[in-house]
Amino acid sequence: MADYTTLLKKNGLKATFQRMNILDVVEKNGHMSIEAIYDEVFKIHPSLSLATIYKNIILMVEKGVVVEVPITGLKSKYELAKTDHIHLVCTKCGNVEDKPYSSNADDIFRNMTKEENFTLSKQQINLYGVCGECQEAKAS
Amino acid sequence: MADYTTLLKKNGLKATFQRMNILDVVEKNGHMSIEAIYDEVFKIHPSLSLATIYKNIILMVEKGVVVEVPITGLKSKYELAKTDHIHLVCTKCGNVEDKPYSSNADDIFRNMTKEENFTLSKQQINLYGVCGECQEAKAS
DNA sequence: ATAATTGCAAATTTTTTGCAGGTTC
DNA sequence: GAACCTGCAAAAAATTTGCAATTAT
Repeated sequence: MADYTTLLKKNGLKATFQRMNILDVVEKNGHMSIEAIYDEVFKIHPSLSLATIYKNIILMVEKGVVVEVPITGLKSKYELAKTDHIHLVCTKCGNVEDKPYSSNADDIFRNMTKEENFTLSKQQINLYGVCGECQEAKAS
Repeated sequence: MADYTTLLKKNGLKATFQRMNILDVVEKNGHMSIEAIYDEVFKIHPSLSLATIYKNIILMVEKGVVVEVPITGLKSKYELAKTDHIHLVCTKCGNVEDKPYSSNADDIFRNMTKEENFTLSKQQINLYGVCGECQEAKAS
């Protein structure tokens, strides 16, 4: 388990049991909706309320500890903040997989926005399709 | 005004006054939230209900006439379906601008997903930052 | 004529809020 | 001990649904 205490304090947030659990669950599961976080955290800490999840996710997104990943046709998912990367979103099972960001593509977007006089701060790339597992499932 | 009658019929939908108005407003304004569509259509056709906007947007997204554009921190916006392109999202004013898709970037993503055995169907690229206009506004 | 669509109102779901009691630093 | 957080329950906002009347083909 990563050092969430430091991470939270560095961002001006108190290191509560609730926040630690949220971060832990999100880190372990990758990309989670609010509901999914609640269901998962509930197993460990049944008294943790849904309102607390909402409050904390909103707060931690503001502070940049957590990132919202909005996805076509689904509720937004949340992940721990890390360097930009690409999301492969399976339209069958809804799973989201991370892929490292090609520096090549990065250059293209930086140049494009520079020409536009647009101050680029964050890139979000979602590629939608059917993942390998779902293709096999269909074939069988 | 484009030929929405044909567009709708081609997709198995009746060409109602309501749908024509929704499409017209979305085409003219570019990227709109459900609420924004409602407010705009209301001016022309005050009896058109919010429920009808919901039903039709959902239906037209299913049929591929309209596309959902989910955006971090905002409600989803909707646009007419067209070839893939990039969205420059201004985090100050919330405006979304379209940029043509670089075939160069397209190649990178196609190759990446091919290696993954991922059947790519749709690409969604949002670049977040501050647009030229908002930078000038801040400077003054 | 038929099947699809609309608008309304009600139901449901999702998200936000206020505040008393508890916790972290 | 001060400021911050939590959990509850209630409120507000967003979305969906059922159905009778209307409209497109």
